[in-house]
Amino acid sequence: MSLQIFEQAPHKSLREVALSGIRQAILRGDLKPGQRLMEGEIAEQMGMSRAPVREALFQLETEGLVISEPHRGAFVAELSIKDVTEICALRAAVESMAARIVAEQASPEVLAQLQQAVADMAQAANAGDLSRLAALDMSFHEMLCRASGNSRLLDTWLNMTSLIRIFIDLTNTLYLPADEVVCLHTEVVEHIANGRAEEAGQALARHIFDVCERISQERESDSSDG
Amino acid sequence: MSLQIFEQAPHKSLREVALSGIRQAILRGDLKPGQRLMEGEIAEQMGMSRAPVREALFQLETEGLVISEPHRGAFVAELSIKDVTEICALRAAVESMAARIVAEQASPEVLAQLQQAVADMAQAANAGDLSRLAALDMSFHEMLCRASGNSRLLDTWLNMTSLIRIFIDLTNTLYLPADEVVCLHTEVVEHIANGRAEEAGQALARHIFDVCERISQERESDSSDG
DNA sequence: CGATTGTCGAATGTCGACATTATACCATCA
DNA sequence: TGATGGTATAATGTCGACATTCGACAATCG
Repeated sequence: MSLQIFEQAPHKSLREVALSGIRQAILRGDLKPGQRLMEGEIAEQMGMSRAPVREALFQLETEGLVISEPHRGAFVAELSIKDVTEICALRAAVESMAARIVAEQASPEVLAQLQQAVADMAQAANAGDLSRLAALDMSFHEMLCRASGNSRLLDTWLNMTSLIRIFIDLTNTLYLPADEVVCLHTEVVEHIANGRAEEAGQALARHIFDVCERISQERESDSSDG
Repeated sequence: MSLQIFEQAPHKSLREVALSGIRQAILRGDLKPGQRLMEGEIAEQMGMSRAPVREALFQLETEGLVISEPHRGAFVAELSIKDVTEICALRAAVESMAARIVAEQASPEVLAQLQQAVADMAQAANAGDLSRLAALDMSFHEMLCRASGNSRLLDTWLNMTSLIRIFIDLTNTLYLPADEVVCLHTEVVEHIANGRAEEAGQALARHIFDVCERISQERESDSSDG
């Protein structure tokens, strides 16, 4: 078995280029929810034909980032409060399962990683660096899903997260009671470390539903303002 | 508000035709795991050009039914035991959440539906009609996910289910202890009826993990035979 | 003046053709 | 004879063009 010596240039196909390009533009907020995505325009801006762009758009539609109507075109998905709530419920289900799995088969290295992540979060919370706290929070949850060893679970989580990432990035105020956030994660890690699978899953689910609640309230106050 | 008088012909696009056609062919077992899917061939058989077929194949790849390699083409996904286990864990997570939601907000109509479904299962079990029992089992779980009112949860469930439907359809022997299967579902419904959300979710998860175990064993004995 | 209808432009849906690349086969050579 | 390299073929990747359909605007009629 030979190690990979010469890293082969991936030679990304134009479809992949369009796919990641459009996806990043949506997640970065460069393309805003509800905005129309015209194949010809995107193709011209990316210096390619319409075919790869079409294929990428359909793939993004399956991922849920794009909504397309027949003969009308594609639009960046607009998530209603109901959508966010639904996705959060799914996220809670998936992450709870991840927590249960990790609690039942936690290796010392993984545990150390999780504890380190929480320690980093505490530091960011003390420093008042809310955007860093948000990033570390995301990283903690992703770490948990990755530690489950279930690659499909991780993929599902990543997909769902990208759907609501727009809201979370835009609402750093979600993390106002920073100490409380740290405390919740500490609790989850302790449950995992002690093999209390059920408690770990439930604590995590409560945390996610709490975040969901805040997002919903944020959205409602936004819509009443605008 | 006018009622719909002239039922509009849906005018399915060729991409949708190819999508559902290929998907059904895979689920029906007409296209077997590992089999190569050549765009030109499919396009010719369906009487269309390659473009809609390509778009459908990419969408099916996102759904997980198809694997495609660059410049090599598309193949019907081959699920390993690990894949089935991972998907079952996800299914358990999603259905547990559905059970919790339904237990917390169960309407009498939904409860009656679920109880009726279990009664039908008991009847099929007594009659020894295993394929009908399998179908009713699927229908029960889908009903539960639908009753959660979370459309994205339902979509996720349907997608994951289609991935492992091949195995379940081909292995009616999964339902050998028919009485036990009926008993498990009865237990779940009782938990839901009494608002015991946690217990309902856990019972359901145990059931799914049990089915997963049987599928894995079936697969292992198959591969050792072949 | 308002509503309906006809028309036009633009974007999507579909197609056939060309370019690129992987695979299988065959010729060549040690 | 076995390994190596080239070539042919067939599939995918990409493109430009045409067909179809939706939306907007203008013209017509009450």
